[in-house]
Amino acid sequence: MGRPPKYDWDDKRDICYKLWVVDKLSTPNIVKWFAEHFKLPESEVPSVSQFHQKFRNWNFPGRRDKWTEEEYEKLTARTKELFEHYVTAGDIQKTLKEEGWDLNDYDFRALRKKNGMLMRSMNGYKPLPSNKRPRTESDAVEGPTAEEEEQQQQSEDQATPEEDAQQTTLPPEEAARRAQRLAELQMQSDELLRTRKRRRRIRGYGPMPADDPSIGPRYGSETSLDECKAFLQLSNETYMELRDQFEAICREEGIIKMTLCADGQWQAAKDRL
DNA sequence: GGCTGAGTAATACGTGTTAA
DNA sequence: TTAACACGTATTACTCAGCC
Repeated sequence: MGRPPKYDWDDKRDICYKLWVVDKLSTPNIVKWFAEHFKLPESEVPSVSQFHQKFRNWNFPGRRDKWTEEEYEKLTARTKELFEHYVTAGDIQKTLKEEGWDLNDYDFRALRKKNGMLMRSMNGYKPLPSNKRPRTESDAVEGPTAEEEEQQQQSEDQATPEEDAQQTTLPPEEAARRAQRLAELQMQSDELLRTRKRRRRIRGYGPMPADDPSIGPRYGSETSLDECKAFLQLSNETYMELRDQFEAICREEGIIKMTLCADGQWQAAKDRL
């Protein structure tokens, strides 16, 4: 026999169900709601964790139980399928929504991160294994350069056993279909570069490899950070110092961002460096 | 057994960087 | 200039040890 309950929960189940499950209020907001509704100070209302405990006792669904394990596997498989067909992230998300998955931005991002379906990563752009990389016509004629061969070797070294297994078990017609799709993407990409309608790629992006490093930017404003540092003869350390200095100047001048500056204010800040 | 508060994990949102 | 992307941080959800 423990101490008697401090709160009378018996007639609160339905209203809690409505607030938590139907209205999807957060627990702090439910505490607030109870305080306002019963005209009590919040200190007189059960704590946030007490509400959580009650919800669990009442078998209310948790906010994290969005899908069953089986559903999640299905969703993952479908996302992988689209990703492997080089569908862009936005189109994958759109397709999944159209197929009825209740997928918000966070869910989508977490799913892709968990399953290694990101176009970019902290360690830079993941180079594509050469056998997945689209080849241009000139590649086909000239063959790989020494640098490309080295990249190819590195890429092969980095391929996971799962990737290798998947690659070798892909049905020939599926492999051909993907190769064709990649070739189309590469042709479009080459054409856009040739007509200066797209920037050069300084790193691989998704299935597309980086462009030839000897290609310069289209416009001055497209110079990469590394190129700027080299031009200004800045080491990473001096570059970071310079950034800190400029941040301090901007703070002093009350500058939030370049586009919100008064006429000449941005230039004046730069001149102080 | 009921309750609290601390700690951890999951989620949401804002921001900087880069490519289109 | 805009959109896509990844990351950092704040907020929220949840668990659990320990006290009453």
